This record gives sequence, structure tokens and C-alpha cells, in this order.
Amino acid sequence: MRLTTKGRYAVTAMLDLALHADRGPISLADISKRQGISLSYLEQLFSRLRQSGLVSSVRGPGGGYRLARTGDDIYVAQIVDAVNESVDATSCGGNSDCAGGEQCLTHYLWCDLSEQIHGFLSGISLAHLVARAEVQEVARRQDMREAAPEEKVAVIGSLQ
Amino acid sequence: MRLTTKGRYAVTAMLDLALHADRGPISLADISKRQGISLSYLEQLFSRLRQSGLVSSVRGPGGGYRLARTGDDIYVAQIVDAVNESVDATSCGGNSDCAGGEQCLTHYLWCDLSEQIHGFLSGISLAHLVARAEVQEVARRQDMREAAPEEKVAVIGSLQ
DNA sequence: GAATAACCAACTATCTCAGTCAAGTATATA
DNA sequence: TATATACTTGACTGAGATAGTTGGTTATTC
Repeated sequence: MRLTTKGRYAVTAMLDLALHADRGPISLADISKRQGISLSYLEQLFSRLRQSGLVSSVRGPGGGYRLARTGDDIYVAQIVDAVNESVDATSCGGNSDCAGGEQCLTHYLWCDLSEQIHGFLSGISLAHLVARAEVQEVARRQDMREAAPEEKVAVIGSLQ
Repeated sequence: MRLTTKGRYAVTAMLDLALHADRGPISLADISKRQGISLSYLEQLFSRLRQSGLVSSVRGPGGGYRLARTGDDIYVAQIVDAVNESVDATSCGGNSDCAGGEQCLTHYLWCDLSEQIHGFLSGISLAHLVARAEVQEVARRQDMREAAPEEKVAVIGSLQ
């Protein structure tokens, strides 16, 4: 089972897209600035997200990425699946050949857990996240900081 | 969040202990043979399991490890916690300083997920696993294979 | 005192993540 | 058409963790 910064970054970036959907295509440079994720790393992630049909791209000046579907039709599990290989908790990938061609003792336990996690993440759409008050709060703060570059410097300075 | 072979090995080994609790202390060499886990690696894992008070050890010939409590008082979550640092899915460890001193957009999502996983694994005890028909089936096969034909008589004799 | 098995501490090999760098290619606008 | 913008691709790197190895030392039993 794999659930690391990679999947977190992907979900965060997708949520950023959903929050700014009304602005037209969003460049990765914008997301990079707002969310503090390396631009080149975002490029790698979005390559996979595009291959999975979760986003579509617009090239040229003013271009960027947008969600391929509406936010209520994109689920967190799909995003994590797109950048990681899977959210499978078993070592055998469900093939039951964990221990020398046979099932290991705890095979069914990890199968159940995988189902549990996948079920949870499959029930949460981007629209759900966008609707959450805490998310809107954080997003407002980020947009604020983006709009006023001088204040951003001041904020960073005050953190040190 | 971290859930890898390390945690799987630990749970498998603990379940092996629970299954053979009636034989007295179980040596790591036995577990290594039955479950196909490196002996030296098991030593590392059991060092942590012992520090966490999940198992007790008996040194010398005929020695080994046994569960420190009964199987219905040891939960999978405790085992995973003992060998990994945590089953926390957030990057900040709940400190809300994920994105430059502030909460990242998806902070609450990962908090919820952590709670979900921990809740699931906290509800499953070793006794639950031992009771499962599939587990007993696999365990029976492993015990059969463990004893070479000549040794089977001795094993059966030692059980009486 | 020999055999057994827990305990301990380095050490290594491999893998993945996270990020960088340096090329490209496509396209809208001037 | 020229050019700036922005996406695309692939190779590369460092850090850190996993998984496993080696070589011991203690403690206990026969």
C-alpha cells in the first residue's frame, strides 16, 4: 500500500484546479506558486493525470490545465490511483501468491483494508472538498497572498 | 502514512505466535521457516514489539517469544504502530504546518483518512484473525509442510 | 561446557520519492 | 511569420527508508 506526498500533491493540485475552474485554464506555474509544489514535479504528476483522463490541457499562451469532468464526477481515489500504481494494501496485488506461491496468513486482512481505504476515498469527490468550509478558508488565504506580492514577502518574513 | 511489508511482516509473525500459543515459547527460527521471513529481520521487528510490550521473551534453549497478553487484547493497529512510527496519513503529523507554516488545502482530508484506517485496524484483534476459517486453513498447510515426514511423529508426540 | 536462542550494533544493497535539468514540441497572439 | 508562452519528455540526482546481512554478546538449559 502506498499513500505518500505524491498522492497528496496530486489531490491538492486537482483541488486547486477545481477551486479556480472559473478562471479558465490554470497554468502549472500558478499551482506551483499557490501550493508550494515544485513545478517540474507537477509536470510529472499532470502527465499521469492527463493520461488517466482526469484533466485536459490547453497549450500556448494563456493555456494550462482544466478538469476533464465536473468536480462532482472526480473522486479522490481516482486521483491517487492515477499517480500511484494503486492503493492496494496487499503485497501480491490480490493474486494470492504472497508467500511462495501461496496465500500468506494475513492475506485477507490486507484485502479487507484495501477495500476499506478505497471505499472511503471513492466516496469523496472534488466537489465535496470544495464545499468544505475549511478548504474555502485556506483557499481564500492563498488567493489573498497571491494577489499581493509585497504582502507575501512580509508574511514570509514574519514567519522567520 | 506508511503501510508496507514491515507492518505486514509484524502482523503475520504475531499471528503465527497467536496460532501456536499452546506450544509454549516460539523461536524466531520457527517463524522464519514457516512464514518465509528473514530471521535477522524478524529480530529487528521483535525488538520493537518487545519494547512496546506486545510480546515477552524467554532466553536459552527451548526459549522464544510469546504474546504478552491474550490474543483478544492485541489489535492490529498496535502492532503496526509498534514497528512503524505511525499510521498517520498527513505529512505534518497533525501539526497543521504542512504548507509553509499553514494548513495545506487537503489537510482535513488526510486527517479523516488516518482516522478511518486507524479505526479499522483498531477493531481487529489477533483473536479475530485466528478465528477466521481462511487463516486456519493456511496455518494448517504451513504446519504440515513444516514437519518433514520423520519429524511429524515427534511433533505430534510433543503435542500430547 | 556445549548447544540453543534471544539480544545487539554496524553495515550494505536496493528502491522510491521528490526534485532538478535540459532538451524538445505545439500554439496563440502580435 | 516570428516569438513568447506553455506543455512534453527523458535522463539524472540526493535523501531516506526498507529489507536483509554479518558478526558478534549474553543468558539459559541439558
